[in-house]
Amino acid sequence: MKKNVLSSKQTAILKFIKQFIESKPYPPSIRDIKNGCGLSSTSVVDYNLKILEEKNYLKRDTSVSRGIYLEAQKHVSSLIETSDPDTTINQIELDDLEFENRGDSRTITIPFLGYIAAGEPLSIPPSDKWNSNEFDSVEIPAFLQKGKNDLFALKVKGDSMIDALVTEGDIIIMEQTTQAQPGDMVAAWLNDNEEVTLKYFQIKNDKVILRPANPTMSPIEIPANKVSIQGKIVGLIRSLS
Amino acid sequence: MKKNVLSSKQTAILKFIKQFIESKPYPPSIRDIKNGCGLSSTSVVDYNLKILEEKNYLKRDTSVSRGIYLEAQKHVSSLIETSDPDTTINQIELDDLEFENRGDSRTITIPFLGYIAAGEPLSIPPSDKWNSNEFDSVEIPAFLQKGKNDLFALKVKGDSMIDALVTEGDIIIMEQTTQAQPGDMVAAWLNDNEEVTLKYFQIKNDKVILRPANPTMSPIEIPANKVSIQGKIVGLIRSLS
DNA sequence: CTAGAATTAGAACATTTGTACTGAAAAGAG
DNA sequence: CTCTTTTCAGTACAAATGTTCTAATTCTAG
Repeated sequence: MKKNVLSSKQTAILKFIKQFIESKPYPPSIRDIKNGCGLSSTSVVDYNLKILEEKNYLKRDTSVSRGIYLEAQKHVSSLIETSDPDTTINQIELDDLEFENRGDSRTITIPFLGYIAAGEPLSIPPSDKWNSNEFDSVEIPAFLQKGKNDLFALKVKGDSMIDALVTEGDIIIMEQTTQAQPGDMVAAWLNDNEEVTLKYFQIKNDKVILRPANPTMSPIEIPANKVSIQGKIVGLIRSLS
Repeated sequence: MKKNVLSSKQTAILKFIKQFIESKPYPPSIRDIKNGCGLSSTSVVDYNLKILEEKNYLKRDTSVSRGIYLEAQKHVSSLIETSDPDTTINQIELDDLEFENRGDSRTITIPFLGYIAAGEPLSIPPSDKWNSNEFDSVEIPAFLQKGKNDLFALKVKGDSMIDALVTEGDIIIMEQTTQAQPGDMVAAWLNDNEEVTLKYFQIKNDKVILRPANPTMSPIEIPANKVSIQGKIVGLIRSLS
């Protein structure tokens, strides 16, 4: 039986990683963590990193040096069940920050945070940094907002999401959230396939059903702990020509 | 004497680094850059990185793998924009520069003229009446316009255009025209089937080829006199949730 | 206490990654 | 053209970094 609580060493590692990433433009190496946390061996770091990865506190790109990063999302299963307070250490604090409505109420400006592609995990910076001018921004019609907060935009790379009626170059508008209601279209990370997919979200018993927008294609059914919700899709803008 | 302009290779490297950092949670390695920019040797990357560092386009932490980061994002993009226009940058699209319109981003208002459905012909009022109060209007991001005139919006009814990656409720932005260039996505009226369809337009001999946006579906080939072009699709807005 | 599990320590090893060196090719300058 | 400077290609090597292994140690349920 696996413990559901993190050891003090593991929380220390998580905190160190978070702090490191915030203060430097690259992630820490194993030995950075070893020294930063006063650990005795790289193998201890590796050992604990594997546990943290298993519990979805962070992800690692294998065969990429410094390929370590924090998941900005919570586990679906921990949301459906009662969420464990110990599992909130690396959660990103979400200020309820509103975007400025410059005069015209029919338009809002949201940050453009990067790209979404099949094989690559989404790495969404903490929302309290969205207003810094590191990021580009996109103007979108206000009717897409519908009272949502923490909206951001991503550009789609590749045709892997074509069964969601989404194609190369589309700009998708997402709401950052780890919770989804049945019927929402979500961006979901599939642990096994290691990919992001856009599907309609439903729950059946303790399983998650992901249904493509294209009704001619079949839904997939996955155990809740194999999926993590990255956000809700609230809209899409496509520029042809 | 050192040139004050960046070579095409150097702008490509800069652009790649920017894109890489935006899409991944760690900076690129020398070899990532080499492959991403189609360069032949790590030494070429190193050579150019040194120049870029010298000119203050980026910084490097020595003795740290992937210890590379851009000095100032704004600086970079503005210089890429003004660098040699005849230098083509391979492998990397510069089109995400279109998002760097912060400060002076705009929207435009276009008339909402009604619905588009498979079985019904489009009845578009003459454009000099669009500004009258009979019509609703929609605010759209200015970057969808791209110099087009006579834009209007229609709402999609039914799922008949799903092979164009368009579904019920989508708002499509069209330019009124009866002419189309090969490669345009058009709204075409098919005389025989008596329906409107959205397809990519091409010409082969005296026949018209209409190609679905979904690459897994087959194009159709029709004599030119059986088709009439109703307009070009310049964009699409989808509101989920 | 005791057996099994979890954790740690240390080291060796494998891979990734940065850097240096050579000579060749290309580009300019006169 | 010749000479110089810049840029490139290929390779080799060294440093940084990730991974694995074994045995010791600590922890924990019973």
